[in-house]
Amino acid sequence: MSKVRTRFAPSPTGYMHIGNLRTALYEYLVAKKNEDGVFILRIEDTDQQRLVEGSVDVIYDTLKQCNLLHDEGPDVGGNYGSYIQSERMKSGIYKQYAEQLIELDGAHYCFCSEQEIDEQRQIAASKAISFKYDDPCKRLSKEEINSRIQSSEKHVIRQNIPNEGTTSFDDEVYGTISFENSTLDEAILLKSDGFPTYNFANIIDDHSMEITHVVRGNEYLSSTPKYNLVYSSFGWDIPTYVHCPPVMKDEQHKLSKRNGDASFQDLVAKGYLPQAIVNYIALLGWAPETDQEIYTLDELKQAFNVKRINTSGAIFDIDKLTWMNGIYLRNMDIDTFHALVLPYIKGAVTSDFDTKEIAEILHQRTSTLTEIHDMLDFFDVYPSFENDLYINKKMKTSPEIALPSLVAAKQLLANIDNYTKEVIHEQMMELVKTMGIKNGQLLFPVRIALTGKAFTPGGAIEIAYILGKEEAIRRLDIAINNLN
RNA sequence: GGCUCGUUGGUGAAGCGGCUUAACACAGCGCCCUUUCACGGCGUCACUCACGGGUUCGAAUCCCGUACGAGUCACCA
Repeated sequence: MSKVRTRFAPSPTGYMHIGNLRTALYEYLVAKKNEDGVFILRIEDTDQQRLVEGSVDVIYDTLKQCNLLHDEGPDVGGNYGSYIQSERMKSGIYKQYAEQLIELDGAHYCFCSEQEIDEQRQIAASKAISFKYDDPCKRLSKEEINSRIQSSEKHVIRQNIPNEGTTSFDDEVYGTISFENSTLDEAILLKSDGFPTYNFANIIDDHSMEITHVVRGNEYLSSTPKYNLVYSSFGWDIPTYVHCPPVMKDEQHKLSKRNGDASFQDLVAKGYLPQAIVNYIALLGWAPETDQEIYTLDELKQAFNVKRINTSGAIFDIDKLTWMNGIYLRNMDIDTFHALVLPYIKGAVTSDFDTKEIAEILHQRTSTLTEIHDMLDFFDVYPSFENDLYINKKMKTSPEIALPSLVAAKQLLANIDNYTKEVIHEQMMELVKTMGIKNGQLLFPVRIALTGKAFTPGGAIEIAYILGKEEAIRRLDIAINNLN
């Protein structure tokens, strides 16, 4: 068996669509499931109008961040270059192939004007009858064709499709699919400007790059038979097709840039880790054989199997991604986590607190990096708050119960010389005993008094420690005053 | 409109004719743990697989039809 070669062929639009990224992931996995599989990056930039400055870098960056490293591509080279479609176009290979296809009876010259066909199409549409263009140019004599080309009359090259018979193919995901040839349009292969249409360029490029597996969205299902007719006219091997269901925003709509849906970059900016995103989208439309949900890229290579890709669209669920991101964060060792969140801590806290300690309390409670800011804002600014924050039914606390607790806690902290978490903890517990109250009746009010917030990333003891003796006492003082 | 594809809970999904009184996970809800929230633990959440027929001793699983949804029918990619 020949080497598996797959290709990711995005258009540089400056936006890495989640569905596209998933396609890239699947292409990568299909290739890398085998020791010697090759994953290729090809830039499809033939639409110069849509070209966006710096957007090729977005593609490189995304693949790099996700660790979907390509073996061949514009930036890493390879023996099948160029890997940029606009470059390939300059060589004129598409025109050569299109002309060759005419020789092989797989295509013909067409001199019909666009407007002419359009009008016919309109008429058909108004009568609500299906339209299929019956191209008179197919019946032109060789001499006439030659003379019209000679006189440089505008023309395109259009593919030939038999009137009868069916074209069917096997898709790895959808199974066998058949089309009546009579329902297929004779698509333009080479435009009047001499450039190939997207579909034709694709066929030629995939063949010249010896692509063995084509992974793409299922919107290509309908044009696949036309692709195959071209392949057979050339006598080329048809690649293995893996058509994927769409990634949806909701039941009716695909995730799309137009709808302002999140791109890979948006998600990263929102505090999601690339590895978590990759892990999550792997499971969007594909299911492993086991219950395992958390996968490293290497584990995915092992577990992945195109046969288990689903046939129906999958709705993108940010809640599940958030959960998964939290798992990744919690599974990090504390040093890695600290390094990762340091910029976020610094962004929220400018005072001189121990970031390592802060990271410690964040570690088990963070699910996205961007929520860190709001979790920590009380460190810099001690907010004013209503006294009924002290009311908590479960803890059996109220402003009345809080007051003596805070007074005692302040005294306690003031008397500690060796100000460590352990000592604070020990003494607090003792205080609870001597006061004859519940843990929560002391610690809950203290935490509120220290932070002014109902929810905080840590408990009273940790926060009292991080704030430092002086600041903790200052805050307790203010809180006590407000209760009087 | 023609053609193609799809339809299991709020979401991702398992299921491949009997082991399913439909896994697992997210979200939700409830409880427990706990100095809050979270983490963690436990429980609950589809008498039913879009609907209607058929095949079969037996169907979410096979067949047909209907409905709904999506894709595609460009000298766009």
